[in-house]
Amino acid sequence: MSVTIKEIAAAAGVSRGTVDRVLHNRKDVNPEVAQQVRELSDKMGYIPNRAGKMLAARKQQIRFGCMLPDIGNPFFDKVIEGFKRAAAELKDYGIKVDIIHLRGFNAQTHIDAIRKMAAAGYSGMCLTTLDVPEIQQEIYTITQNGIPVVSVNTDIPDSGRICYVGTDYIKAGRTAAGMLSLISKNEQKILIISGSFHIRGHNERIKGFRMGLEEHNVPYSIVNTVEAFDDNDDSYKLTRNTLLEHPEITSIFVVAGGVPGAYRAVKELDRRSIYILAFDELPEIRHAVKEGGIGFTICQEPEMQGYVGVMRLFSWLMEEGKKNANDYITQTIIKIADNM
Amino acid sequence: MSVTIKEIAAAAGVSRGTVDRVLHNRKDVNPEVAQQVRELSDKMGYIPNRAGKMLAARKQQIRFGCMLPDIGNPFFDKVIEGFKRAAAELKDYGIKVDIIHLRGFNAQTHIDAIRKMAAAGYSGMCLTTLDVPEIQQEIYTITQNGIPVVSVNTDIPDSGRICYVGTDYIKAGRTAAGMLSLISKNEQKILIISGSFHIRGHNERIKGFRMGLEEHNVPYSIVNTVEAFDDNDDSYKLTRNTLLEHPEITSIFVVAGGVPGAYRAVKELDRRSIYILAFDELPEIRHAVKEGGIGFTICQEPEMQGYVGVMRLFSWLMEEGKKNANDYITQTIIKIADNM
DNA sequence: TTGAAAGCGATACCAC
DNA sequence: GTGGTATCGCTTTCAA
Repeated sequence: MSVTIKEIAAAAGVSRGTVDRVLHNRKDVNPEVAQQVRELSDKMGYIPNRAGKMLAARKQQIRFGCMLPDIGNPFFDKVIEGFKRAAAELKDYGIKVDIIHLRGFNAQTHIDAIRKMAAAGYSGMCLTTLDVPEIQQEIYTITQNGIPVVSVNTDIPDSGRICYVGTDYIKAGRTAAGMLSLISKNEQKILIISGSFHIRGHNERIKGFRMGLEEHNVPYSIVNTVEAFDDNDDSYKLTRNTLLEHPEITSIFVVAGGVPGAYRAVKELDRRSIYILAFDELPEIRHAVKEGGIGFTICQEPEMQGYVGVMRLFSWLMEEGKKNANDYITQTIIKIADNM
Repeated sequence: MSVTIKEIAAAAGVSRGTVDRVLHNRKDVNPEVAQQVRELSDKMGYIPNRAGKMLAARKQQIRFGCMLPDIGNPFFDKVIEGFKRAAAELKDYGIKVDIIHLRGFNAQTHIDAIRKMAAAGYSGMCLTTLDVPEIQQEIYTITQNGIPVVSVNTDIPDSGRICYVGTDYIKAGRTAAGMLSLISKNEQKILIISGSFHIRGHNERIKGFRMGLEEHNVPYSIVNTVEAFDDNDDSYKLTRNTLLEHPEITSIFVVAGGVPGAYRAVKELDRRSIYILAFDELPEIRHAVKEGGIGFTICQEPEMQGYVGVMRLFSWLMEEGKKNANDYITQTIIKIADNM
């Protein structure tokens, strides 16, 4: 049985209300009393009881806002499922979770949406957005007002966010290289299809991939590195043209979206011995892995990202004394047809 | 805001105590009143509030017992970590979790331990034990008394357990085959080293492996299938002898313990082109994967098994109205050096 | 600046 | 059989 506020109050010879005030750093407390209560609570090892807190919390209306650029991007469906799972669990405690949907990665669109959220008075936010100075600044303003922000799927380090919940992009790239090195011992001539050269995660996957190839002593050369903006038509054309121009290509590293386009080009040109290295588990990728055209895909637990993101906000509010939250790096998961 | 007992009581024109009695199917309630309350609670969509329940639960002393044959078997260390993580979370609600440690898989030892636990009056149990009739019967007696039992890591289907939390052994075996088929297109001559022919999970891994090989059209033959009882000396000797006798062997499928022994034999005989197919992430396996002697290992989220096992008991008690719990099948995770 | 008391939702227990 | 009430731990409000 843990120690309660009541016991601390008794030990300090004050009322429970006073202890509560001290523990929440509210004003209007005698500094000496505050000091003593703090010492006692430390000494007695006080840990607030969740059940009690949560029941009492029902009186306020707590709302979390989760913003992400999911429109037109099926990857985020799973993240949203995670948000919703957390929302269902937190409903009991009177907490509401709103999801704000954006399309694409235009900085101004994101800034506008974040400002709107700030005005809406959320008690905490999960944000999947761009890591650029203007947005860092925007988030910083929010966090300085004491509103916890969790960066989900893409980190925004210099923004005051309480933690990052998402994948390790470098590890993901490295794992793709590790798998390639297991599958083939030959020299690799590689086409890299990135989503955007301005998205950090994409660059990190490429970096990790190259690191991995070197660590595994895979002889390789990069034939070309192109941007397809997660678009299948673009990636189809780019793949087709590059393959025609470079018959020596042995593998295609598709950093983000555009796998189906690349896959189509490979099939059409009947270059089936080419390894397509893919990420995530979108329906088309799933299908290609199942039918054997793609050997494996590297996944990142998107559902968990949504779930944990919201839960980190909740824990932050529940344990306000601590004011620290650890990053949560999801597992880098290799999926082949058999374990999907 | 969900509907509460108070609201149902008001709607039915009875007291909260009566509603509570109905919802818990306690005796001494007028059947007509009970009927009406039940209808109302359905109609109004009553879902008990966790925070309230948990706070009230502190009055009783709830204890869970978790039994597993971990002594001398490092695999279970992670499962225990999961039990402990759940225990830490549940401590707030006044719930205690005991761990009962056994050595090995002797049926009588397990029966004795289970009987002792039944006598100890636990409110719920997690059991990792043998799936044999005597034990099924033993568990059945407990579950018939209304005590929820979760089978962890190994299922005991005909025992009245509320659910199974653990891996899909067939899928694990199949995934090993899938990986092998990715890595090599050659015909495979395979030595299978099982832990015990009497442990269902081991047999299922072998079954899944063979299914996978066939599905992937891998030409193969099983050179020999032996029992090593998870012992490294045994597996070393068996591997060494078999390899000397059968120089054609291309891969060794180690179903459970004994990987380090087999690995040592392979290294000593300098047969490094042999693929060793391993499961789980014990320190020695980790090490072998890191140094490249073993390409990958198929894992099963043991920590999650312990955690979810206990949490299923908790949910069962918290939502006694429902009385149903889903199995939780952990992911089949492929680990290579890069994503460990 | 502090204390006392009410209330969050569910439950246990004592009266009637 | 049923209602009323105290209680779990914490927060908030109203007095003092």
